Amino acid sequence: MPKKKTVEPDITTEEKIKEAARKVFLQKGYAATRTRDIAEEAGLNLALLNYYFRSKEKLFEIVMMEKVQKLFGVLAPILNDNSTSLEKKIELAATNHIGMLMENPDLPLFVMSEIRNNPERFAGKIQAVKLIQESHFVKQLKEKRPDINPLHFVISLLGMVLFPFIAKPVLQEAGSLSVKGFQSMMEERKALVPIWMKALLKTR
Amino acid sequence: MPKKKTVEPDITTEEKIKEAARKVFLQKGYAATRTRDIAEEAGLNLALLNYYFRSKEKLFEIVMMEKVQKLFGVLAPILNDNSTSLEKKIELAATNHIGMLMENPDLPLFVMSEIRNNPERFAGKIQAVKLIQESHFVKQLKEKRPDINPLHFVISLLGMVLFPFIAKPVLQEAGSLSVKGFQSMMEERKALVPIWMKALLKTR
DNA sequence: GCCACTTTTAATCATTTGATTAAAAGTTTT
DNA sequence: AAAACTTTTAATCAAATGATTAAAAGTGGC
Repeated sequence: MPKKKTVEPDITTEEKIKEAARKVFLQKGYAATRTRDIAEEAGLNLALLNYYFRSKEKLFEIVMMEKVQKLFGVLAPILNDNSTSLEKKIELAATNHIGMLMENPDLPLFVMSEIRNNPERFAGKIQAVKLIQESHFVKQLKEKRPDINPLHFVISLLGMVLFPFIAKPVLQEAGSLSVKGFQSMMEERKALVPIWMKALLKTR
Repeated sequence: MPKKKTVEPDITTEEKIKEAARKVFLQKGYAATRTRDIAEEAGLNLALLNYYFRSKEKLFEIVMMEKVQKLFGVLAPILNDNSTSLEKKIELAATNHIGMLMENPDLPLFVMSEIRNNPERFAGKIQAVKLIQESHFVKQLKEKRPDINPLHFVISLLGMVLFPFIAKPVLQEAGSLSVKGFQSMMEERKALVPIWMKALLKTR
């Protein structure tokens, strides 16, 4: 039953603005986004944006934190599961991460760029990476291969998974990859990355 | 001997502007850069920028093309050398590319972001990627491992090399990596990437 | 030293942009 | 239905920004 209003709208004005902001910020980045773009996308008056969120920057921070969480959030539970093997973690991480990214292909480049463009704002606010470094996954890795710097391995795994999505615009603009072609490659990659990452574990 | 002037300045006004533009665009990206930032960085009048380059956009395109060339230019001669083995190419590509990137760590994220933000402008203008796909390296790879999609392998190699530099701001802002720490890791990685990429070639 | 040409400067424009304001419309409480 | 509060709108502001202009300063040829 409705809480306050006679007729509670299925989507509030506040949520409409956020949704538009998610879309426009992700597409154009903070600097190139005009508050008017967001208002127009939401089909609302520009002043409403400031009424609900005070400023472009405040709205951006909300969206940005969501995106960071989305980008790394999938990994934490997988890499911290005490009941799975190292190999299984690699499989799950690759498959699930790639799956999520296929639905949000712009996510990695967006997050990396915006942190790059305004590092101070996010200093210390990103626990995701530290969470990975202290994960059960890293413990298992240290045990199996004490000679390998875990950060090198994690960066390589993340690179295998994230980099194709970061390079996507370049590959496509170079004309060497169609939208369909990219999709099917990423589907293949779900199986390929685990095979290749496990091969790294066997190097002597 | 000088061509025109009595005293040819060791650095021309035009080059001063370009140099400032390289620095500011690379640091802040196109959208966040003000033409005044560039003029100030160059220690020159704002109008001079338009006198020499007509517009912010024209100046940017010049800088951007330089950066794309710098980012991929190292690879072309290495991957197209008919006299080296597949393994040697991997070694040289990794070592030289990482070496260059250690001196230009912002390059990958800058290029990827700007192409992302304005794909139309660069459509077809990037032959670098196509050059890699038709390289001697890819031919050798097809011969050795006809079962591997070369693009998967190239993306993985590029990811191993470029991704650490793309993730650098995140890693550093997460507080998990100092400037010194990053430097020494990248030095290690020059040797590590070849070992690991060769391991991929041996997967069955 | 004068003339044509290039380079540089200071001042100014027209637009764009993030934000505010004051009033109108809508809703809830009494 | 009157009062109190919230939400929405249209109009407007001040600052920032890319670009232009007209005049000044500098340079080389004669």
